[in-house]
Amino acid sequence: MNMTIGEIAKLAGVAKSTVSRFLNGGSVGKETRLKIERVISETGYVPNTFARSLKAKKTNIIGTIVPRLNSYATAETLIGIDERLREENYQLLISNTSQDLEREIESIYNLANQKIAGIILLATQVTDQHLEAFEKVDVPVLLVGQESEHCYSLIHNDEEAGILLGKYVLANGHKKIAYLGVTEKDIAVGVKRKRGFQQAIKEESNSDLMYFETSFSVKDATEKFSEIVDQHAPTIIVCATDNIALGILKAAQIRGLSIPTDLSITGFGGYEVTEIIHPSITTVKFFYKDAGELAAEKMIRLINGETVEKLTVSHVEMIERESVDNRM
Amino acid sequence: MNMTIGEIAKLAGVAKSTVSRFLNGGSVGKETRLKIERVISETGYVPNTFARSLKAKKTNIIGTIVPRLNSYATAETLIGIDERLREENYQLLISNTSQDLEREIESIYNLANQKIAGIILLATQVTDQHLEAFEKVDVPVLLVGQESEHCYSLIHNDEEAGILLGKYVLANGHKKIAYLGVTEKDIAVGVKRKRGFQQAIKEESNSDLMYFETSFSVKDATEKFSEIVDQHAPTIIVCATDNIALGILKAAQIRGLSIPTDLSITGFGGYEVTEIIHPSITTVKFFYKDAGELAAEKMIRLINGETVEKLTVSHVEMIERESVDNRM
DNA sequence: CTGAAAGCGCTTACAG
DNA sequence: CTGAAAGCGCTTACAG
Repeated sequence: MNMTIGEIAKLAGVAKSTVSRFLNGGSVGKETRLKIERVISETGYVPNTFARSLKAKKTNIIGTIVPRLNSYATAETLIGIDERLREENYQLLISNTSQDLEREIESIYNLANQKIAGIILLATQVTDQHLEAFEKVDVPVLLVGQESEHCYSLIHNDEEAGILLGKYVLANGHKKIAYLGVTEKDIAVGVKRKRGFQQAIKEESNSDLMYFETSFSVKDATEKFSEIVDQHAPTIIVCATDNIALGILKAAQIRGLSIPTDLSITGFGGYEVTEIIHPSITTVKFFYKDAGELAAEKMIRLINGETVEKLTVSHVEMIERESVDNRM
Repeated sequence: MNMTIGEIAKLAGVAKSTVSRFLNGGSVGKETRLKIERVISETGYVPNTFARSLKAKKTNIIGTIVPRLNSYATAETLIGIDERLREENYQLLISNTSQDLEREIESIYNLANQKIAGIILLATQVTDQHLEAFEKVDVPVLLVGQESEHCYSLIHNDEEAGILLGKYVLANGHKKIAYLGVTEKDIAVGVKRKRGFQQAIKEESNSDLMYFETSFSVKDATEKFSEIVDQHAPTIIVCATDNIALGILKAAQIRGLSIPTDLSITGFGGYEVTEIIHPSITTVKFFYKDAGELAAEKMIRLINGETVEKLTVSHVEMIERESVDNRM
C-alpha cells in the first residue's frame, strides 16, 4: 500500500526515472513496460500525490466555489462538473462559502495557494474584489451563472428564459400580471430574467404589468403575497425563481385560493420539487447538470491552453405544467 | 505569492528550520518571532501544502464520501461537517459516488491513497467489502447514518423516531394504518424506523397495520399509491421518508383526495420542502446539520487519538404539522 | 532557542 | 530507450 517509486524501480530492475516516465506516459521500451506494469499491479502501487505535485508544481485538482450546498441548482451543477472532471482524471474540490462574499474572495486565494489547476466559481455577484482576486491569482478562473467581460463565463440564457415565459403568459391570455423579482445586484436573476420578460410583454400594449421585489427565500415570498394581491390583484404572479414561486403557492393555498383557477403562478429554474408538488409549477427549466459538464470541459480546455470562447450560453426550455390557467 | 520558506528565512535572517518551527507553533525567541512575523505578513507567504504533506506524511484533509449530492440530508450533513472542520483548520474533501456501491469502495481506497487524515462515510449500506476496505486502509473511518460493530458510527435515532411517530398516530385515533417502507438492506431506514413504529403500534391491540415497500424515489411512491388504497384503504399512510410522503401526497391530490380529511400522511426526515408545501407534512425531524457537526468533532478526536465512544446517537423530534387528521 | 543537514517521493533535464 | 543526479519546499532529529 505504501510503496515508493524507488521500490517499484528496484523490483522491476530499472531506474526510478524510467518508472516515472512510464507513469507519465513517456516512451518506454516494451520489455521494460511489461516488467513495470507487472510490478505495479502486483504491489498495488499508487504514486504519492504530494510528491508529484510538489515537483510538478501543479495538480489535477479543480476547485469549485459554491455559495451554498443546500440548493438544487448548486447540487446539479456540481454533479455535472464532477462527472466530467472524473472522466478526464481531474479531481473536484468543493469550497462552500455559505453565501458570504468575503469568504468567497478568501476561497479564491486559498485555492490558488493550494496550487489548484483551475477555479470554477458559481457566482451570484461579481464585485471589484472578485476581479482583483482573479487578476492576482495566476490560475484560470471560470464564472458560472454570471458573466463578466474580464472573465471566461458560462451562463444560462436568462434573457431568453424571460422571453419564453413572457410569450407563454401572453398566449394564455393574462393581462393583469405581477412580476416578483429579486435584487438587481444579481444580474442574471434580478436583471436579465426581468428584462426578457418585459421585452416579451411589451408586444401586448394591452397588458398591465407591475413589479415587486423579494429575497431568494421561500418565507419572504410567502410574506410578500398579500401585498401583491392587495396592490395589484393580478391573474398571474411570475416569480423570478422556483423557490419564490413555492412561497407564493403556499401563501395562496393558505388563503384558500385554487391554483390555477383563482391565480396562476410561474417560476424559473425547473427545480425537481416543482414537479413533485400539486399543482406542479409551470416554469422555465435551466439545465444545471449540463451546464456543470460544459463548465468542466471549458475549464479543462482553459488549463490546456486551448482557445476557448469567452462566453458560453447554456440552453433553457419552457416547461408547461399545471399552475397556469388559460384565459383565452 | 510564490515564496519559499528559504526566502522567508533569508529575509528574516534566520534558518529555514527556525521559520518552520515558527510556522508549526514550536518555541521561538521573541525577537526571532517578531522578525519572522513581519516578513511573512509583508510577503504574504503561504507554505506549500504539498511539500508540507510530503514530509509530514499526513494532511489536514478529511474526506467525506456521499451517495449523492442532490439530497437534503446529504447537503445539510455536509454543511455541518464543513463548518466544524473549518473551525478546527481541517479541510473537507467531498467524494460523490452517485449511489454506486462499487465507487464507494473505490473512494475509500482513493482517499486513503491521498494520505487523508480521516474518512467520513455517509452510509446507506455496509457490506463486507466496506469492512474489508476499512481494515486495509489505516485511516480512521466514521460511519454516518448506519452503524456497524466494526466501526465508529454516528446514527440518527431511527428507532426512537419510529416510536414517536407510532404514538402520535395512535394518539390521533388512527386504526387502519399503512406503513410504506423501503428495503431492509438499509438498516436505518428500512429496519429501524419500521421496528420502532411497530413497537409503538403494538400498544393498541385494536389497530390494523399493513406493510408496503417502495424505493426511495418520489415517483415510485406516487405509483405505489393506488395499490395501497385498493388493498388496505387506510386512514393514514406512514412513509419511511419525506420523499416517499411527497410522492404519496401528490398521488392523493391528483386523485382529488383532501389531505388530511380524506387521508392522513406522515414522513420521516424533516426536509425543508415538507414545510413549504401545502398541506405541510407531519414528520419526525432528524438534525442532519447537527449530526454533521458531531461527526466532524468525533473524527477530529479520532485523528488525535483521543478516546471516542463507538456509537453516537443524534436526537430526533416529532414535528406536528397539517397532514394528519385527528380522529379522536 | 537556533541552525546545518538529511530526507520525504517524486520529476526533469541531461547524458549516454 | 534508459539511468544518475539534482532539486521541488518543506520537516525533523540532532547538535550546539
